[in-house]
Amino acid sequence: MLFWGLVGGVLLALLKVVEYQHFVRAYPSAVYGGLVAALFAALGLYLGRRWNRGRKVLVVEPVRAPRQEPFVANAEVLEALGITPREHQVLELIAEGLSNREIGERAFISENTVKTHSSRLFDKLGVRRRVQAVRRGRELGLIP
Amino acid sequence: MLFWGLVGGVLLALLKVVEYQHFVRAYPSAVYGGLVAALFAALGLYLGRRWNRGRKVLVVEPVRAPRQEPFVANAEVLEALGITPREHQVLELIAEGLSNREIGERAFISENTVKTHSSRLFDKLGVRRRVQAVRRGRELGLIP
DNA sequence: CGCGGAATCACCCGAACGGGTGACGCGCTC
DNA sequence: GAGCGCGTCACCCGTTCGGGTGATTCCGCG
Repeated sequence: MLFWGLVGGVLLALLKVVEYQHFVRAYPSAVYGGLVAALFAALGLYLGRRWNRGRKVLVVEPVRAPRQEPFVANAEVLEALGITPREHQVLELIAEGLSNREIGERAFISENTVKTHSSRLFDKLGVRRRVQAVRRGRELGLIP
Repeated sequence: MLFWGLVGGVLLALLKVVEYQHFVRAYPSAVYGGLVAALFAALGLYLGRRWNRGRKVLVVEPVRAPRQEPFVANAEVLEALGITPREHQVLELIAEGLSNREIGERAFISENTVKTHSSRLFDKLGVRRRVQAVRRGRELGLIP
């Protein structure tokens, strides 16, 4: 909501600029046009990327999760979702029931970093809570 | 978000109108500016989407493991630990990845009550966090 | 060389969670 | 009737989580 408010604000500001252009006609409108164009292009690019993220859809072939001992994570899904090794590790540790702090100690990184990883992980898994992440990870064969 | 987007849109439209009435006739360059901006925004959006399309596009249809027979909780363990029906139900809902609030809505009880149940549940399971509870409940055959 | 992705960390804020206490009603049992 | 287990709810308090922003380092790729 704040974001969209800002978007509105930016648009307004842009329009003001355009409007201003009329009074400062000394300069060629091309300059302003270019500026506006660049800004909008950047905005569009940014939004485009954002929108497409987490939108991935996966055709899952029956990846029967093998019940045997040597568990191996499903590399295809891992790659399809763009989950990095570190994120995967964090997922494993979350599944162990550890807190972020404990995960940090286990992986020799700060709690803040763990939070960053888990945040991105949740994003990629399309979940909002750790229990859901564990559940999803299991469904996708990312963790035993 | 939709709301604020609309707000932005309305403001934008308003300004456009005002601008049009006052200046556009005399200074048509604004029209061009807007056009250019829109065009570039569209271009940016297009590029942004395309940029991400290279990676596999797919959706996840979770691999439903063949759940043969309806799951039945291990009654012995349930009784041995003194877990009441309500607590068991809360455990199931926790395992679904629901928040306490959502569990309350689902079970028609207040969030506070859910907290009481989960607290006692954790106590009986000997855990301190919900992910651990899910894990333990699984090991003990209390949930699928 | 520059650029992007990965990994690292910090800070802020609000929401969710966990733990503890106290309380009330209901049904069962001694 | 008193005691007990169960379920219900409230309040407080401190911690943990989730989300967002911003910044830095390193590495590989063109």
